[in-house]
Amino acid sequence: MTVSEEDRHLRLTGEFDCDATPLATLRHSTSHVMAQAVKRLFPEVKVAIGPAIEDGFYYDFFKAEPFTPEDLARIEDEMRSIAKADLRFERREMPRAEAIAFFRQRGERFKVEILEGLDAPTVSLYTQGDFIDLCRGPHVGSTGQIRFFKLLSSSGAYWRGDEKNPMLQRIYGTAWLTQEELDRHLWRLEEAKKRDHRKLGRELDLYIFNEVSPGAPIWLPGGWTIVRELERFVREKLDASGYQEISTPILVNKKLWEQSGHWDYYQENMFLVESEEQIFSLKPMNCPESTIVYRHALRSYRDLPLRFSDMGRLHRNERSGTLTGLFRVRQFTQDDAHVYCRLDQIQAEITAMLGLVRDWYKPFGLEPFFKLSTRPPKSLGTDEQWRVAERGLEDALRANGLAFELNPGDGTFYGPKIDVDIQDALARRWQMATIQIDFQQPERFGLEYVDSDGQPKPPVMIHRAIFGSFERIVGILTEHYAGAFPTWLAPVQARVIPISEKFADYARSVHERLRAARVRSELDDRNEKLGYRIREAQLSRVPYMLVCGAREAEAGTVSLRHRSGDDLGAVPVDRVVGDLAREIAARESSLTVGRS
RNA sequence: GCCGGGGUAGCUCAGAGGCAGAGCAACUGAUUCGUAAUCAGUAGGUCGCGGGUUCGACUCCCGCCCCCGGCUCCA
Repeated sequence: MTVSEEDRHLRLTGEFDCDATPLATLRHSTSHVMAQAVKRLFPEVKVAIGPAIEDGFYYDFFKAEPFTPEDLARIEDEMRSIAKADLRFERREMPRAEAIAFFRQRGERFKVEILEGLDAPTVSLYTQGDFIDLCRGPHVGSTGQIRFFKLLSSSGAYWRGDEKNPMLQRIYGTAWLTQEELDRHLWRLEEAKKRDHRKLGRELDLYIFNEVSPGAPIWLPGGWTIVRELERFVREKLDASGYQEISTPILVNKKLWEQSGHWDYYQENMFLVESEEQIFSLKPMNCPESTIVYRHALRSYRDLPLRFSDMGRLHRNERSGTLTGLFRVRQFTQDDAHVYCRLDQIQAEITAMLGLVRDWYKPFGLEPFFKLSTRPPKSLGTDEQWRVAERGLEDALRANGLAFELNPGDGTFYGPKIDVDIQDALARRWQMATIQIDFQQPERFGLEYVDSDGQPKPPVMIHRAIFGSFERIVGILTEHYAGAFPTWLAPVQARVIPISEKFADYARSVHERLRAARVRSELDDRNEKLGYRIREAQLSRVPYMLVCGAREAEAGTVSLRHRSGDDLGAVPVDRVVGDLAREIAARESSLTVGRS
């Protein structure tokens, strides 16, 4: 269903217009009806392209003024009347030269441009009522089948995705086979808005952004607690997987980047700093410095594989318009590592990494999807190296029985890669892990090991990040959990609430016992009504509320409430402390305290 | 970076050439409370930044910064 960028470019050259699935066909037809409505309401507008995409469709129009929300409402009304008229979609073929003349005469310059790029002798046109469009189809039988749709937004988009081309006005819409599916999709859009991590980050006091450093989060105590827990998770896992952690400088002399190739291939994304007539850069990647660690000692074939983890803070000068909360930042920390191994160890190492992906995502209930990206147009290295590296990754995926999507030309300049997307609670996909083979850095930095025959050989370098970046994963998890983090990640794990001042001392003793057991507890003994303080704890998604009154002080219990709203009644303090400690240590995904 | 929309109190937002507003939060006081908002009072502003027009600019004009929706790019 997903239409990759590659497919879209193919479509432009007329290979096909959309998948023949009923849903994609419906969406594609809906985009034609939208174009028809736009042409009726704005006759001067020129049409460009209108494909089906994931969850819907769009159509690009050449129009001086952007569409307003009122325009969208009018267009949607017009679409409904076109649908009601139940016009037939009629296909007809035409010699390409004739089609060029036809569209040129109508002033449809974009259609002419598409046609001129085709080499087919004949092309097909689809007509419904007063609208005719160059299109390979297929389409639904008639506009009457288009019923469950909604226009969502409009924005600028470049013709053929190239910023040197004219800016078009794109209208996005969604279309489904049933009212239920449409409603569910619209609900998901609403829910996604509510879960927006930028909003929740502020409301839950996790992280904020400030114009003094665009694209760099300012971590508040709550959000930083989450980062620390994730780092602890990563370190525990790495310690158990044969990795060694290192740390390398953030500010690095340009000379290193010249040697690594980043100066030629990545400079536009690097922040530069000058000092004493030397040029330095904030590192955009950790890999070149990891080679210095490799070279620090003479390495033997017996030493390999060497696995260096380096959770370095990176800076990449992303274009200002691309920054988005924690999802796209200029400063971030990868859970990065570089593995140096022999050729014969590649597959075992990649396999182990794919194992890490599955193991690490499990506690979060995140489903991984694998993508293999191959050699891009601008790259370093020989054909032979690329062939070996690409096959190494593919073999490991196949050996593990993992399905994957192929992204030709999407690799880095130094090697092919496996990227891993996850699907969150709202079925949205985000990129997380990346595993990249690199023959270039070892060569450029003259890395070698002494093989069993006494000869020096170059090691293979594998870059990999499993969570991707701590920033991005915190953003993803914030939305995935809608702010209700599992207890081990929750900034505040328990809030102790005395019913009134009279029981503040008892509540304090409960709070102190929790703290002694390293539970992140807070005491809310403010002079507010119980209901008010429960409400505040609920709104901050604190997993457990421990209410203390006369009965509890008497019996050595607390009245336990889960943020789910469940009231577990009186539970002995000993048991609450024990259950909480166990739930946290086990990184449980659900609330268990008082239930066992 | 490009197209469009924005930036007013800590937060959410109203206001539009002539005294800067509300709700929530904060603070003070009263209340001492049994599971999602007790009452009363007080305080809070470089209206993003800089320049211009005007008797007078939060409001109009110009430039810049940042944010939002997309394009492009990406961990």
